[in-house]
Amino acid sequence: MADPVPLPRPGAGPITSQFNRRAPDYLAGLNPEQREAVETTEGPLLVLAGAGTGKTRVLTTRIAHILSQRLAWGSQILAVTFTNKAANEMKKRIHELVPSLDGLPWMGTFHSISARILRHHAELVDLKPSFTILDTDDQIRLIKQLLEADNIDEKRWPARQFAGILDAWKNRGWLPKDVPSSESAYFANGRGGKLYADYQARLKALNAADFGDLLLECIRLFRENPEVLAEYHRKFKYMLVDEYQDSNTAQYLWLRLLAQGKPAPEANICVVGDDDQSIYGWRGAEVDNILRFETDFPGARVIKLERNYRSTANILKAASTLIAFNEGRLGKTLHTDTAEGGEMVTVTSVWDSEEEARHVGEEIEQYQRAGESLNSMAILVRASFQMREFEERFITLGLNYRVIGGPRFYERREIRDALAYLRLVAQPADDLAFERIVNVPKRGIGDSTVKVLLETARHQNVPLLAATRMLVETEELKPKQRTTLRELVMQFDAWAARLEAVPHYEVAEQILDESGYTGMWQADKAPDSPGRLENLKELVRSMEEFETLGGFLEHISLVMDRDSGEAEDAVSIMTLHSAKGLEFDTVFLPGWEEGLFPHQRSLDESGRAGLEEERRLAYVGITRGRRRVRLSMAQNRRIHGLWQSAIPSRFLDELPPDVVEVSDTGSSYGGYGYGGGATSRFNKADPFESVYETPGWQRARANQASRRGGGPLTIEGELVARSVDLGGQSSHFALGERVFHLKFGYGEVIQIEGNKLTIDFEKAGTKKVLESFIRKG
DNA sequence: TTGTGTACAACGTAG
DNA sequence: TTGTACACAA
Repeated sequence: MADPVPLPRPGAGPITSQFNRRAPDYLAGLNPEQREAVETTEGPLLVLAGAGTGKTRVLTTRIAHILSQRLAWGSQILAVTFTNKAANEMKKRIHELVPSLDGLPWMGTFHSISARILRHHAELVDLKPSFTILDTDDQIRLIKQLLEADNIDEKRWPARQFAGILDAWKNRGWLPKDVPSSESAYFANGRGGKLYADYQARLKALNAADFGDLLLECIRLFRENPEVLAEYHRKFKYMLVDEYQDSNTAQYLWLRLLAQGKPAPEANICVVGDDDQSIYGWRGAEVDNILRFETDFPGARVIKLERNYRSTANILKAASTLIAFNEGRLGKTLHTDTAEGGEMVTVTSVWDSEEEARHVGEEIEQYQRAGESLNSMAILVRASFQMREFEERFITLGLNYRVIGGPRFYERREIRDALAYLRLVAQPADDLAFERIVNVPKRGIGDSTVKVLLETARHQNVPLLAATRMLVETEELKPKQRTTLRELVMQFDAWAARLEAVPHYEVAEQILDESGYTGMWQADKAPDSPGRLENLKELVRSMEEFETLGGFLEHISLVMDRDSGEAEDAVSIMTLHSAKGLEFDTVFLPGWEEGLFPHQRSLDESGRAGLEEERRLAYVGITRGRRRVRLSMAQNRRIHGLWQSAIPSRFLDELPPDVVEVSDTGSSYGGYGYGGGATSRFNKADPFESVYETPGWQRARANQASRRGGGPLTIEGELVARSVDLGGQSSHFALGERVFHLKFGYGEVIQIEGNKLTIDFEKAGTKKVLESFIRKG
């Protein structure tokens, strides 16, 4: 244990110098439980920490403590999180606490740390250190190719579905050989297992790994190479895991392997978690992992943090009352010392999502005028499609905003194209990248030419770029294509060579210019092409922050934030999932409607468990707010271009009335607002009965009805329309009839298709709407 | 080989 | 409403 110890440099900063005092100041602000969690450095430790109880603070202070007590170098500490957001937050806070670090702790997501480990030992898992990390998009394209090769009908067995199955298998830590035949039977009549094996073989050939592989291959590496594992056992003296309740089986195995350096009762592993914030069941998280911790590590200390320092009493009460509706909790109660309740939690009923965005925008401006910073406000949505409305509104208002997660920068077409060029230069075996760009910009290389390339590649067992190199020396291609491809290959050689001498970001710019890619967008007269060019510039600019092209590519595939202008004052827009671990003075939670939140698919797929997970998500959302929580629900929402009337979320009814203030924006019509019913404050319908109006139930009813031979249907939903489309004969309305619609007003029926009516509205113009929204005029 | 028109599914969440 | 896959014409 007599390791060399980082000595603080004299005068390196106020905090560092405090390390030398007997009762270090960094412990001063902690309550007894927090302090215990920080100071219990030896042996396994489980910290059950409710929302806002200073969990991140404990973790970061603990790291500072380990350093100041000279128990380890920075680089001997491993700190794992689940999201990039959380990892960044932790890095930032460590940096504030310990400005001068000797050796950075290994801080990051499971995936980024795994990637780092794998690059060191790539050969041992049949990869080269330059391997590409495939994202979901690449993954699906690869699966499509495999399905085609196996003559599996993609209509019947969608690639997307198999990607999901693969993911689930990998989350459970299964290699192809581990997949039981009962599971394999799930896809393509039992060919799932074989597909998995083929898929993995393709990945190796491409020198690529998908997200799941990062963990799985790491586990395989450790298992098959005890000496490598031992190396990491020696290296990592202290391990810390954030949000442990979100770990899935693969991550659990990964951690356990790394913790095996010492007998379990002595392992210096500290996990922090909160069963009430477990929101990743859908990607295989096992809450059991946290419950099992004391069994896995006998003699583990357990510390509960229950004192909340974040939110007002009212917010806390709203959150606690809501989460109490869940069964199967470990049971924690949050306390606050604040006597004052603070502002009420508000629920606003609005007409539709557009008005919702307008309303939120107005409030934000109002707070801004009162001197509050935009950085202190956030909009947390259930699903990323909700973001667009807010973005559009904020653009017209000129309100600064930043989107975290959601449709990501790197998912844009121009970025993916540019990255494909860069990937291919860095990694010539990247066939997916090759296929993406051979004909972008248009070079006259169509499907038939690509087919020849693919066949050659397969026969010669070489990557596409290499196959092309061979083919251009033969007569097999038409002269025109041959010349084009020869030039392209030469260009790639030149770029790769240039990388040795010229900084990579300069080469990148040259690649985009010389390939004609930039020119393609300059010539494009579409209104969004200037924006695309701007994005490309941004991409090249961001490369400057990295040492090498490889480093940049890894960052882009793992860390998907567009972290532009962190310093600027801006409202954050993000999903509830990515908001976990963050906090804001003011939090807006839009879209509290049945079907959206709780999300219908969650209920359909996982029933009660799904509902409880949604409720935990609601709990996470509310507890993000320090001073103000503003909920809203839209009475109408457009789904797939059709208007659907919405029912208030049952979660609204589960909030304690005494801390909640209800209002609307005055644009509702009678009968559709809140407050009209016996069982609900928000809707005339019983919240539990309301599930019978959800799409899933409608589908079930429609199927029943169509089996019985149809009949007049009055229920709404487009799926109903599809299954009982009687060619327009079943409508209750006639062409030319005068009708009324709640949103659009009066109009005349000009076309009937099943239960969809096209109506020429007097005020709103021509719209296609569902019959069920129409009254006789 | 490229461009256009039609049909049809998709809007669930992380890395 | 938007994006994508496929069929067919130029």
